[in-house]
Parts: sequence; C-alpha cells; structure tokens
Amino acid sequence: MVELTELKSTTLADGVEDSLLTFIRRSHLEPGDLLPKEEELSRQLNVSRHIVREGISRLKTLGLIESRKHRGMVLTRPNVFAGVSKLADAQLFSETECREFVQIRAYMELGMTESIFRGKNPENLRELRALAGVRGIHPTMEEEIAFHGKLVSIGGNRIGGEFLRVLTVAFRYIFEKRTGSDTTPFHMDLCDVLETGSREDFYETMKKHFKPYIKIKEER
Amino acid sequence: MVELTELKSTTLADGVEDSLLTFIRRSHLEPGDLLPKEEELSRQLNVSRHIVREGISRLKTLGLIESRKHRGMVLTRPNVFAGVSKLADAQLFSETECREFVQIRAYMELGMTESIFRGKNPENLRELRALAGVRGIHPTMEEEIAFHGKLVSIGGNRIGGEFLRVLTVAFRYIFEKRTGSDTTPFHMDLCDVLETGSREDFYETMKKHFKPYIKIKEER
DNA sequence: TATTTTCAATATGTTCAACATATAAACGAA
DNA sequence: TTCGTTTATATGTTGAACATATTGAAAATA
Repeated sequence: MVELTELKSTTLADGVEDSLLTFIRRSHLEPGDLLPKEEELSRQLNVSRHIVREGISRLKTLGLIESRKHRGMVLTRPNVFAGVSKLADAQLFSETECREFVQIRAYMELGMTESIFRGKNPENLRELRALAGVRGIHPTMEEEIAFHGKLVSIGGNRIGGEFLRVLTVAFRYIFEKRTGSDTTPFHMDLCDVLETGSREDFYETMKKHFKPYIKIKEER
Repeated sequence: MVELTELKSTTLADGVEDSLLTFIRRSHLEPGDLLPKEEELSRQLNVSRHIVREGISRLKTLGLIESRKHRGMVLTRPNVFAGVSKLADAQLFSETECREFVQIRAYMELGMTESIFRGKNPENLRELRALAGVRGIHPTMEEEIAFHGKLVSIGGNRIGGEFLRVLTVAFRYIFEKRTGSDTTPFHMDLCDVLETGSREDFYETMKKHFKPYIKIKEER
C-alpha cells in the first residue's frame, strides 16, 4: 500500500517567500544591503503588494531581514534560531520538551569537551577565569551565558555559541530551578581542571557539572 | 557609558504575531484545533484583516499552524526547526556555518553516548541492528537518519531526534562528500561495540565514527 | 430509504485604490 | 556653514470588493 502525501495547495505568499529566498541567495546580497522595494517586487512577481508584504513579513520572522520604517528592507545576518526562540518565549513547549532542549545543550558541550581541551591556551584560560564567577555562588543567567559561551568558543564553534545562548535564554526558568547537589562543580572548578587536569579529568568534571540538566524523569 | 539599544518601531503585524502566540498558549489549543477566523481576529484585535493575515502568515513560517484552504487555520505540532530548515534549504549559510551545524549534531550524539549506553536493551539493540545496513557500504541519507535517529531515541531525547533529522536533511551535501578513512567505523560496528563492549569502548568508537564531521579546517 | 446532485453559505486567497507618516534628501534662510 | 523647511519616497495601514474551494443541507433521483 503506497501512502499518499496530502497535497497542500500553496498560496502566492508561499511562492513569494520561496522566490525571495532564492533571490537573496542568487543575488549575493550581504547583510546590510537593501532589498528591492515592495512595488518593484510586486511588479516583477506579478502579484499585489499585499502578497509581497506577506512574503517579506515571513522572512522577518525567520530573522533574515529587518524593516527600517519608510527606508527599505535590509538584509540581516540570519538569526538561525529566531524561530525556536519565539516558540520558546511563547512557552509552546511542554515541560518535557523544554528539558530535552536543555539536555541537548548539555550534550553538545559535553561532546565538545575534547575540542575545548585541545583549543585551550594561556590566554583564553585567563579570559575564561574572568567569567567564571565565585566558587559556591550560582551564576546568573548572564554569567552562565558568558562563561559557557566562552567555553564553546574555545572549542571553535560559533553557531554552537549562538545555540547555547538562545537555549539558555529561552529556557531560563529551567536553569533557575536547577537542583545541583553540593558536589556539582562550579565554573571555577571547571577552570582549574581544564588548566591543570588531564583530558579525562576535564570530561568527568564537565559530566558532573551537567548532571543536573541531563537527568530527566524517565516517564512516558 | 551605558549602551543604548536601538528601538525598533514595532508594526501592528508584530503585535498580532505576539498576541496570537500568547493566545495560543493561554487558550490551551491542541494540535488539530481551529483558530478563530480572520474576521473574528480582525474585530477583536481592532486591526484590518490584512494585518491579521500577515501575523497568521508568520506563524505559518514558524511551523505552528497550517491553513486548510477555505476551512480555517489549524494548529499543528510546532515544527521546532522549521526556520533553520528553510534557511538551510535556501543555502543562506556559509560553508563554515554548515560544517559547524554538522559538528553540533555530532557533538550532541557524542555527548549522548553514555545515555545511549544506559538506555540499551536487547529489544532496541535488535531494532538498531535492523537499521544499521551493511558493513563497508556508506549509508544513504535515509539510512543515516533512521539509524542515528534510533540511536538518539535510545538515549531518550525526542527533540534531539528531530534536530538530527533536520540537520541531516538540511546539510545533506556535507554528508555526501564525507571523507571517512578506512578505519572509520560503520553503523554495524557501532552496534557490535554497543552490544558487547564497555562504555568507554562505545564512546571511543563513536568518536571515531564522527571524526570526519568534527574535524574542521582551522582557518579564519 | 438510500444515494447522488445541486446549491447556497462560508472562510480563505487575492486585488485595487487610497491615505498616513517617518525618513532622507533637496532646498533655502540665517 | 549651519540650521530649519519642504518634498519626494517607501513603508504601514485601511476598506471594499471579488474569486473560489469546502462544507453541509436541500433537492432530486433511484
């Protein structure tokens, strides 16, 4: 039995969205450049201005363009996780899903530990320490982002840092009700091990650090 | 010196987008439920139908609703990564960014190895083997998704599976020009080690498996 | 009665015409 | 030169109207 995929009648706005995306790609527009004006697009695509606006509006949600009122639409550096961020802000994820997101974030960093260890040097270790805060005091969200962002950047993955920041902000309330025990290492402890310990030590310490987020209720 | 954040004059459509998001949250609508009709929203929000349509249109892009032509707008299970997916399809990421995405995906699974090891049992090991393909033959994209999706699901993270699927599809061309050496373990090798090896063995094998994706040119 | 046809009501998709207004550039006065 | 003033421009917004696929009820048929 062959499954039939439901055919979704696309609207003109869908077409405009696609068309604009490929246009942006092919035209090699850089962030900061202006898009053609609505009327122009309307004429070229042969649809009404409203439809064009609908398409443009969607690219806004994707974090691909910004509109400078009465000036024009400028291309921005694509905000990769704009969508996830919005959905999270609107709290449209279940408790479990939120925890899974935070888990993914922890897994990512954990998987990255070796790259981080490989990427360390006296300079970035010093910078990292400056962001580590004080042993015994739980970091604020900003400190959390700053420290782990630096950590990921030492690992050499820029998008990873963005991912981390978005998830931390989006699911901040999960970080706030964290339930670390007294043995959960603090940021300063991570610095110490990264500086003086072995690769394996660092991995183990990171594992302990993330334990509160990785543990998840085994239900469902 | 205090930094001033640029004030972005929000449009009515921005407001509608927000308003709809909070409405959906508060109304406890389930996937499959219909949204109020445009005219109704237009009246309640006191904006023209065009603006309402613009807002709704954006939620479409976020993968939060689908429009059944002439019937109404139905809520769908939020497609978390709809945005990333679209941007990737339009090839709006640089080569480096693409590789970083693939790297993140690898890091995630690598960080997950212990959870996977903990979650294994005879049944899911059997299922995993069924998806592993043949030693010596590189898997197709579908096989790659199926196998690693299963792996992640053993680790117990549903969103992670979705993330994996989206990234694999979005950056399929990176997988296609992969450059694994002869010593890169195949899926079947991973099954073997997961079944009979130790936790550390499994981790090391996973690391080798992902090596082609984790190596990144150290330029920039 | 059961089944098919027809038809009107409905909600989305689309267009046209118009006005409001912030911005930038051109202009003119001090 | 510098500071207001004007003006053209492009976006933001509205209203009315029409097109059309879907649905469900009424009517016609067997």
